[in-house]
Amino acid sequence: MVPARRMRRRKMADKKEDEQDTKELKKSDQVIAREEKKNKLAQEGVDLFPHNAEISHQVAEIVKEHSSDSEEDLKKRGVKVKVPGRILFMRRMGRATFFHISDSRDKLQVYIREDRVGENLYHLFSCIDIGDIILVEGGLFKTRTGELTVLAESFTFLAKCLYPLPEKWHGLQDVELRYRKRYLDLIMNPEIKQIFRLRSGIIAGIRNFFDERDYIEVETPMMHAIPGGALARPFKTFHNALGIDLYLRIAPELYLKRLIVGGFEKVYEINRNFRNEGISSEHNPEFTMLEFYEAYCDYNDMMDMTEELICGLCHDLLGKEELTFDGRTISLKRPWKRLKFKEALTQYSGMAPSRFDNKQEIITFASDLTGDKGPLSYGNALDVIFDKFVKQNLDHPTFIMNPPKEISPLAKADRDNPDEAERFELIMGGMEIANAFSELSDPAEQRVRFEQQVEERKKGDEEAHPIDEDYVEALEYGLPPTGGEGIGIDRLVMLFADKKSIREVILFPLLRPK
RNA sequence: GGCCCGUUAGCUCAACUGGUAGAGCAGCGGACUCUUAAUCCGCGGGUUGAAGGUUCGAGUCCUUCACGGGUCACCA
Repeated sequence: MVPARRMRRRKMADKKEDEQDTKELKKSDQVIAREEKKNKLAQEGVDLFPHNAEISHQVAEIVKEHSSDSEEDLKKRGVKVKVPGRILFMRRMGRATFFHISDSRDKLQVYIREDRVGENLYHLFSCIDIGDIILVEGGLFKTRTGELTVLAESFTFLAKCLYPLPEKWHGLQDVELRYRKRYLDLIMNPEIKQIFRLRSGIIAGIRNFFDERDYIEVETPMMHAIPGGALARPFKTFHNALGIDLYLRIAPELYLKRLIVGGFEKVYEINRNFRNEGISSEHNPEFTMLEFYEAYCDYNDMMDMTEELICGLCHDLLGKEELTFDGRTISLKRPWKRLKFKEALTQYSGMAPSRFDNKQEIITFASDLTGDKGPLSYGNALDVIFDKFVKQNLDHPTFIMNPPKEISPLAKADRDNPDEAERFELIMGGMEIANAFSELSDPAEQRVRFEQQVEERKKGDEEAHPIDEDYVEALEYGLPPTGGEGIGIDRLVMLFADKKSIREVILFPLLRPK
């Protein structure tokens, strides 16, 4: 029995669907024309959606292997190909047609003429639309203008495209449509594929870097009973069978350190974090993070490794030692600048060092900057001033070292300055790229830090870290000295790909459903 | 969340101070067997994001809403 309430809800849902259906029934002349062709082909017994395709080459392979061959070479060798691709451009000239097919890397011209393929097949070809995916069989030659071309002997359909593609010259420009229908963006704007190839290359390069250093890659839970490891608001969900609230993880940190306790000396994880916060050109609610932890290290070692990792990636993927970002040049020449948090503050805010000793004045100053957002702690106030005055000025990679201990509840206190944390943030292109520390390993100290966070939470800081007793217990078994770091992969890709918006480096960024 | 901008044909874009919504590509029909943003001739295609309002008359002005972009804030 379906409860009455649910019935009502279903009826409403049905109604909504009906409305959508009628909307979709309004087909453009373009769609009607394509469907008519599809039906005609089906009537003639053509399989428009076959189960497989017997191919000999990819488009890019042919272009790579034969672009520089001369017409005589091609004729002599008589290279035959069976190549699949999507049709993007077409020039019909009566009994002959030129068109281009493309794969993910390149495009290739095809020449089909009635006297080669026969009247029947050429007639079938008249039912082809731009956007269809076909398999072309034929031999290679060069046109009068020297373009490598397949002279078609035959072709078969691999998929019919039932909608018109965006405009061939301008591509798909509408930013919203590009994200919502990313497949169209990828079909029409080949340069977009380069961004995601680069992204894939960065991630592969990172894996290679850590694998070479005897790290193991691990996967830790993404559903947490206590969302920890960062200061951020989580997404909440519910597990039916267990009857408990769960949170999508805001960071893998606490689990990775449990693994160090367990005896893995070097671990890394590349995966998604979820933070229930605003969306901006630098923030997507789900984002990809690399976190790595190495026993018998501290944050100084992490800085060295970070330089090595990012410089290596840049060298391997871009073949240079600098990045171009938003019209600026970011030099990656080592060693990178290392600046104390407080030095950065005085240097960029223009405020005398002594003013930072007056905690109340700093808090008032920062509160004015944020507007009326409730009371700030001294540490948070310094952080506000840092974000406002310092961060945007740091283009070249800079390690901002030793922020206040009170905003770093998982980091060891600095060995010489008990109010500071042995922690750094790496800033590049005005963005925070990495965050690392000498991991706090003293369980008693960790409990005190958690308790301080609970106090902050009571005062209204929703991002303060909740206490995680199970994690403290893990520390009580002994965490060796450990350096740990998180690197925001999306932002790193932004820098490498010279994209100012994080949505340009995420295939399917979060958008409000239409 | 504040402010600014945008939303017009399948796509890319026009439409002056309010006065019959246009072009290119794409589509359809025709010509065309080395074209490449092919060319030439002809044709069709619109709830101007939605709902109200002002006006004789609204794509254009006003209000509200939806979605997106930018920016600031929140936020790592």
